Amino acid sequence: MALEHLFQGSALNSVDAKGRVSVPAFLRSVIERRGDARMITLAKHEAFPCLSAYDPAYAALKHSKLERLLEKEETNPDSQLDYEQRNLMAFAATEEVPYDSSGRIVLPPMMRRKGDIADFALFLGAGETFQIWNPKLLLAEPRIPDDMKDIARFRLEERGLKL
Amino acid sequence: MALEHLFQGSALNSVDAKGRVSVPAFLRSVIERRGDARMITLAKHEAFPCLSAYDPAYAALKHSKLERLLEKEETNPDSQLDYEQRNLMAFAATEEVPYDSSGRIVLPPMMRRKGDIADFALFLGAGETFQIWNPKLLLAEPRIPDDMKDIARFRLEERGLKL
DNA sequence: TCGAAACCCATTGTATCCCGTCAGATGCTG
DNA sequence: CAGCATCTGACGGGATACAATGGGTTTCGA
Repeated sequence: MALEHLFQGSALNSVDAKGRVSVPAFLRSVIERRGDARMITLAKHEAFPCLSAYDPAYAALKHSKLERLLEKEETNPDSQLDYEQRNLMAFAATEEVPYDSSGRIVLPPMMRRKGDIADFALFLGAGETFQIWNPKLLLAEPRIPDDMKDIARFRLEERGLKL
Repeated sequence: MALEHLFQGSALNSVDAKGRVSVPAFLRSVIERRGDARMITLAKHEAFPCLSAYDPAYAALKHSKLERLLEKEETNPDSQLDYEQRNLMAFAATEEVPYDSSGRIVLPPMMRRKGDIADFALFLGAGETFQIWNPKLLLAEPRIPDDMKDIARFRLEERGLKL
């Protein structure tokens, strides 16, 4: 099973005083092609100091994967605990936010903290999902390839920042 | 079989002197999308020291799951007893409470005791169901992932508690 | 008649909606 | 090809609705 439309591209948008950010139009168009909910689920990325974001269609896919995993190993008592933990992380540790007619979400304070997002948010398409970074953290992250950092630097210069 | 709308997100609400708690609006909206009853069923969680909560639609689903489990293992003599026990736990050991127009339930004293809920209730979305915790117990629970505890701590700080 | 529980109302802070502005891109026209 | 009009995306600010919570009052059963 795979999703037909994939997230790609990058953009740097500002976070205003109310914590609002415009989700780039090219990402929104993917969400709306996958389903018709104007919703985004936010979670802390598992590996990087950023946020992972996806649409309801991908969330449902992820959930059904978890369910099937459980049914397969139902007899194992350890797997029951494992399931409970994954389930909590997948649902309690995520937040679903709608975006308005102008395409903006408000970053929930908890997510803003988890992703360490300050006054600029760097959006990066990542196929099935996309990521939201504090650009400074991306530039400081050793596991991110230089080519990727160049893109971030370009987006910053475009805005007249960090020359 | 799966439910379309899933519970997700987290919130910390206060329990007042009368034992009333507001069920977070984002959880209520899921309940009301699944069916139109403004009701919540409460039960002791099977694995954790907290309460498990769900809507009437899920209760029906759970019942049919039990039925199917019984049919599958009908030949096993122990399974009949097993079924009776599970069935009792699923129905006798639960309480159904309505929430009022402002979205509040009164925690039944027995459930309040079972879940050890004091003056704050931490709501955690868990997909098909959600959980209600005494935040202190969650922080003390070794089987809960640290990332989850961070969220609990954030919710507490948000309220100016436990710094 | 008393106590508890359901119901009703009132307050506060916050988040949601709606408006207007501004800039870049596109495209049409002379 | 220059100049102008239009459109869409990003952003700021203010008005409004609603969620969360406290307190009071009526109702009903014990």
